[in-house]
Amino acid sequence: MELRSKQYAKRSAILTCLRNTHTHPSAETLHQMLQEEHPDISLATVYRNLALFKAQGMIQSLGTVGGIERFDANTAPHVHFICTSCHAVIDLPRIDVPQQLKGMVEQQCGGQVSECQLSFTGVCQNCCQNEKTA
Amino acid sequence: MELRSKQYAKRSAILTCLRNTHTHPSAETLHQMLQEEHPDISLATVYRNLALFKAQGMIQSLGTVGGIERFDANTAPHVHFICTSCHAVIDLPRIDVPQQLKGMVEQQCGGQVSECQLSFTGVCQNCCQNEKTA
DNA sequence: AAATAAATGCGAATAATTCTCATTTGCCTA
DNA sequence: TAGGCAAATGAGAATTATTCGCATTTATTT
Repeated sequence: MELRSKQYAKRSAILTCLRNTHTHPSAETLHQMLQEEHPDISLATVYRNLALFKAQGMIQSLGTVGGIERFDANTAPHVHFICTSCHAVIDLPRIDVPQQLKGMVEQQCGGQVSECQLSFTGVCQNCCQNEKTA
Repeated sequence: MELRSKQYAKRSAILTCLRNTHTHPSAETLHQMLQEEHPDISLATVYRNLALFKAQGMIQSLGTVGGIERFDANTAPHVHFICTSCHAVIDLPRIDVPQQLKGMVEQQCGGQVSECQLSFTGVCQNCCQNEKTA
């Protein structure tokens, strides 16, 4: 996939936008983020291209948070913190994902392991403070 | 919540059914599993009670697999393997969840951590074999 | 410039989940 | 034991994130 071609102008704008954020947006949020510079990109195109990127391993899905799928352009293994209150997703780059367990898992379940996700859920700093104030 | 009361006959049937399986069913699957012995429990009631159990910490949600939420009556920390092909969810009881990282995460993100999920995705043994045959 | 193929926009379709509200059920008290 | 009360349920409508169909646009190639 040659994203530099003019044919893929919108496609590459979507990927670039996802790469330039650390908020792990949903398709709809990403669409809103693109509005200013690319108001002519439709929501369906965002969905379609995210599905494409995911299928090609260019991005990863974090699964759903509050019923909405979230995406991450960083495909390197890393840990996430998910706030159950405001649904923010935060990277925890200093904590390692236990990759070495992969082999052990394959032995135990007899299948082929491709990915490993480690995530913590709780209430983020902002929401903790807001709770106190309220 | 006193589930032994006659008032909670259906509620407790739902919880018992979830406790008696290791398949991490969805609401709909659970509803189907209940059909034989409790054909008078509606799907809405299954959804309602699962939400209730979850809010009370009696069960946990594994998030969505293939766009459908899956539930687990085992609230003790344990690891899951998720098959991307058949959407089976398998327990990996012999692998530890890195609980001790909780404190480190709270330090790093400044919030309050309540849960920690570790899951592996890939293709399970059955689906691996079927791929070869096909 | 025409032909071809891919990408997109729009709006309809899909489907998991939630909601509404009338009804039922069990519990408690007079 | 009857009646009132609160909780739980059933049925189907409503909601909403996501996908799909198809006509149109766009880019590339010959």
